[in-house]
Amino acid sequence: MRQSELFIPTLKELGADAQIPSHQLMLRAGLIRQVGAGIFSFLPLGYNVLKKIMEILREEIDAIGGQEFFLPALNPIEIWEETNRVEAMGDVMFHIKNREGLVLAPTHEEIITFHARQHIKSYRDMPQIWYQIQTKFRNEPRPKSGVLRCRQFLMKDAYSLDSSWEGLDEAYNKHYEAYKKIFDRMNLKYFIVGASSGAMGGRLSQEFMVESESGEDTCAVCDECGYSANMEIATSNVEPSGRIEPNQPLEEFPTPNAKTIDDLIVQFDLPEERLAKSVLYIVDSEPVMIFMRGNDELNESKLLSVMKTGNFRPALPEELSKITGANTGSMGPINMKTKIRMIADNRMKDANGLVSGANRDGFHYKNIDFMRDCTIDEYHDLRTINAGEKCPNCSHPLRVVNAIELGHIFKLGTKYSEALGANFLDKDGKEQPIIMGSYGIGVERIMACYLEQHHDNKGIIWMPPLQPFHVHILGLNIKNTQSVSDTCEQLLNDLKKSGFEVLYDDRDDTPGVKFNDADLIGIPVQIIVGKKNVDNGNIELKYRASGERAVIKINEAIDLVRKFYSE
RNA sequence: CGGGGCGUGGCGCAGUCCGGUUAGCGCGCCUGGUUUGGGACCAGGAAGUCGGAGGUUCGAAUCCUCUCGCCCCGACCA
Repeated sequence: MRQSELFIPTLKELGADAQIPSHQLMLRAGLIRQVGAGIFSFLPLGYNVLKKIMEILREEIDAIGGQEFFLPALNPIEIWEETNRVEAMGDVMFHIKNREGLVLAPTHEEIITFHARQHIKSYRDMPQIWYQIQTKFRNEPRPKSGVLRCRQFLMKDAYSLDSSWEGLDEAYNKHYEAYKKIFDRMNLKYFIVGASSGAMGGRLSQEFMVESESGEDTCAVCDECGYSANMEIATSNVEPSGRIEPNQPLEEFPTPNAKTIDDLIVQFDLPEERLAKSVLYIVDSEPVMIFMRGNDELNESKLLSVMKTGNFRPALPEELSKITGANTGSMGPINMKTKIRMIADNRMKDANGLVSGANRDGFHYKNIDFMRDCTIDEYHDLRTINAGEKCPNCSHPLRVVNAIELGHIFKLGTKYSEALGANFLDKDGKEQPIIMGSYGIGVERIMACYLEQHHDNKGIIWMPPLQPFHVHILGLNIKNTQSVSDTCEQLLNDLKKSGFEVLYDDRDDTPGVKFNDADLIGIPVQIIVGKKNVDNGNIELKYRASGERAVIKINEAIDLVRKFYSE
């Protein structure tokens, strides 16, 4: 392609809107332009890369038996009502205003299950892996970070249909391996974390993450043994409170000015590990008292999986005194006004010598024994881990990092097939719901993550296979130098004949402009054609990534390009 | 939804506090010329109802009210 005929609007200056490197680079290199908040156009160069990404996705999903569909983005709302997700999605789903009953799909479990219901009738019809690359619409309350969080974005979403749980495991593992291949091929540094399956049911779920300050997820990672987990489920090896001797009798004491754990520590010189923080939640309209050690923070994702419902909230101030008899800061397990369910974090299992509120404002109890003085109904892992705590596997200190979620693989189970009545007959002629998995990858996010990882102060550094072109020919002063122009044309033709995608900078611009644009756009191999070299039968080859340059014979160029791309 | 910031030729910005000739600057663009290995130079030129509506005033980019949009932080994020 001749650059003089291609639309690649590079930018010398950037506004203050773009904050993260990938966003800045996409704008500067002429890959995208913004149309609205969370809405972007891909320009030819950017779309070129997007197509390469999608091609790799197709290759690898096809390789595990995936069959590509193209499902509608416009959906009848009835299907979504059948799974109760109109309500679950809430404002996230776009509703069409001038055509009642239509919505824009934020994901496609419903439509896939709809088709499965139509045609998958027997265990003989499975397994199936169905996938598509489609535009998703999500009304994000706050789009941000360029292409990372948008209201409209591309997703490769795959769904597996199986007649057995073993089949689901197999489909899941296939995707796990395919995802690794995909991200490896794209030269992305990523890690895989165990994740919460959320309120949407389902069993195992894992996320493919790219560490980044701009990431919206938080993960714990161990650099020693490779343990990594989303903070939603991350655990660490922390000391339990345990039991102390002697076990003193229960004793109430006044604490008029102590509202927080820190107040107690400061005012009464109490050790943090003997303090039991009480938090009252309303779960499905029932109050539940939760005890955390000291300043340990309750992790609501963990609470969700314990409670098996997302329908919970912290109790309101007026509910506190009504239920416990005290206000915040003075609640505890002893002498509660009403008898309610009480659970505690694992760390406090069977602990004694504890200090907690007396359910009377301005008073606490000391020497509380969870085994002697009250009944803790259950113990669960409920705490949010902190950076520096020991890895649960190898005790090396954990790092807590921000990360971008690139992909998510998910054992859905039968939630959608049951809701939509997608059943099949098993070997015994018994009707069973189809067992499903879902597997998503954010297409634009791949590009953004790649750019976050592969750039320098000059611009983008594309590496195969995502490069928008294989070779960038820079013709210097071609207007006045026939020999340069002729050499460029010859190289262009020869390279094209050899199957390379070539961008030829034939613009009437000064060398400086071309060099800077070329480094910004970041095509892996630059062939610089200038008069002095051409007069000696030479051209210059420059590799974008290493910055390495070599003056070579004109006729060596193709072999060297070929060599670069075969390595 | 809460907090903060911004909106001025195509792009990036100044001017706004303290109202007052014809609204500036850089980049880009057009014409002509000179240049050509790291974002060239000279000369000439086109292009802005200052986000929108209403108001105050002799006079509004500037003050007031409302409104729309965009960015950032937080909340939210199957």
